[in-house]
Amino acid sequence: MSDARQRLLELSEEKRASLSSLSELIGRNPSYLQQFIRKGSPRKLEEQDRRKLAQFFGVDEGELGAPEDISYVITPNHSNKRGDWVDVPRLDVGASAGPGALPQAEGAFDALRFSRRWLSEQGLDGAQLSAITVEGDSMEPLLRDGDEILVDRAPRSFRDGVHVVRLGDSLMVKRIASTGAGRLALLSQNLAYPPVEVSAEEVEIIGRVVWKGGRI
Amino acid sequence: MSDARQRLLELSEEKRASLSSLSELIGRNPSYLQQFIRKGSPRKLEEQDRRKLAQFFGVDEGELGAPEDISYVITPNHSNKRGDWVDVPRLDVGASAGPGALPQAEGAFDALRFSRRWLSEQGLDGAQLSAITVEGDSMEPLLRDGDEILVDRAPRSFRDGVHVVRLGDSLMVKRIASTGAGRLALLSQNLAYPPVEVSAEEVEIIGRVVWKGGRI
DNA sequence: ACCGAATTCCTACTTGTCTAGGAAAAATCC
DNA sequence: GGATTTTTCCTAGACAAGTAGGAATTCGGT
Repeated sequence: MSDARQRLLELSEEKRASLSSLSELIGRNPSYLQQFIRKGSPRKLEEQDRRKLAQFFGVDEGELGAPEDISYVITPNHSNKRGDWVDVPRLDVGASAGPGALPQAEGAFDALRFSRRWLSEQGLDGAQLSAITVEGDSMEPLLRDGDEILVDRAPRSFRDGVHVVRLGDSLMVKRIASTGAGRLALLSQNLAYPPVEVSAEEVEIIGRVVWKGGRI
Repeated sequence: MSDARQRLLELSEEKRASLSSLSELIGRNPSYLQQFIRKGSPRKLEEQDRRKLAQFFGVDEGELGAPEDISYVITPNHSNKRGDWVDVPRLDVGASAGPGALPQAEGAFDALRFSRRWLSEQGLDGAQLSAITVEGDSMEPLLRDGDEILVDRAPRSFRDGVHVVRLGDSLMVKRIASTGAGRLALLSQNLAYPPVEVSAEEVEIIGRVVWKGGRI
């Protein structure tokens, strides 16, 4: 079974949600997701189905088999943008790290909610936002362990700045800078961590960190 | 049907979790929660069951019928606490000058909205929160102009820390420290601003800054 | 210990979900 | 266009969950 199928099964059991009700959630007949998992047909979920499920579970679409490659995929209408409030899903970072899935996905159902007006004051109106909790001290003192960051996942051309990237199996928050010749430098704010230089193909750029919040 | 039963049913449907699997979660036989809801027996959930369920759903135990906590001060719809979301009113600092209490941002003003679960993760569960935008550079680099701060206005005994205080007609954010003899020091993070020492009667402590957020 | 009340489990029945196989519909490829 | 592949739905039997009534157990107060 592919990773995406395995993961979907794990998530449904963890959240105690039946596959048939999830099939209904994405507007398909009750046995649709069963077939996806057991029979292997369809090979991949449709983009909008994957998005709905990822949002329901509060995980990254990549876990449910979103196209591996590009950092900046076209993802129209990412966050919920109806009415005056914008729901920002919280991604479970732990779950994306390593093969052993996190047993209890904290915050998976959770979301932060911002008013449209506030977002536009912050200059984040058109952004496709997700929230992630920072773990570790590699970006001290800019970001501290436990801080919450908003990540704009809107497709954009490359820019310097602090980004959430996936390198191998783990998500990390790093300042990225181009060093030319298709290579990128991943810089930690905390100078105790040396820079890492990698080829642009190795890293998937999840999004740009546009906002941070945390305890005083 | 009582509120708690109704709410439990709503939550289970919303999260698509079967009642029998939830019964299993709390270590009882499969029909336990069915009976709680349909038959009304038991009248109330046991404390630990309620806690497990509230944690699973990420809601306050009160929604599942926890006894009211009267030890806490009555906060007439300051933070709206219905459902999973807590509305945090944003105070207009400019309007706060002058005599009388701070104008409460009821409806007309903007608000931020946080999930109950997120607040409890941040340790802000019982706080009476308001949001304020920081102006000026006196707390650089801790707080920058335009940052958003959450202020816990719950009455508490004096503590050191960053607080919102009113001195005369103006609101300010300062670190306060007792210098004994009924006097307080108002310290700016930015050392370009000298400390101010005042008597405790001169300043009104609006609340304690517990959280900050802002652009990167 | 005894009694009444509340709680918890149990059983039987109904309804919904899972699974596998196959048919209809849609997409893909000469 | 016609054949092949893929997706999607459907059906039917096995299994799990929802429902209701009743039996066994526990709890509280004498």
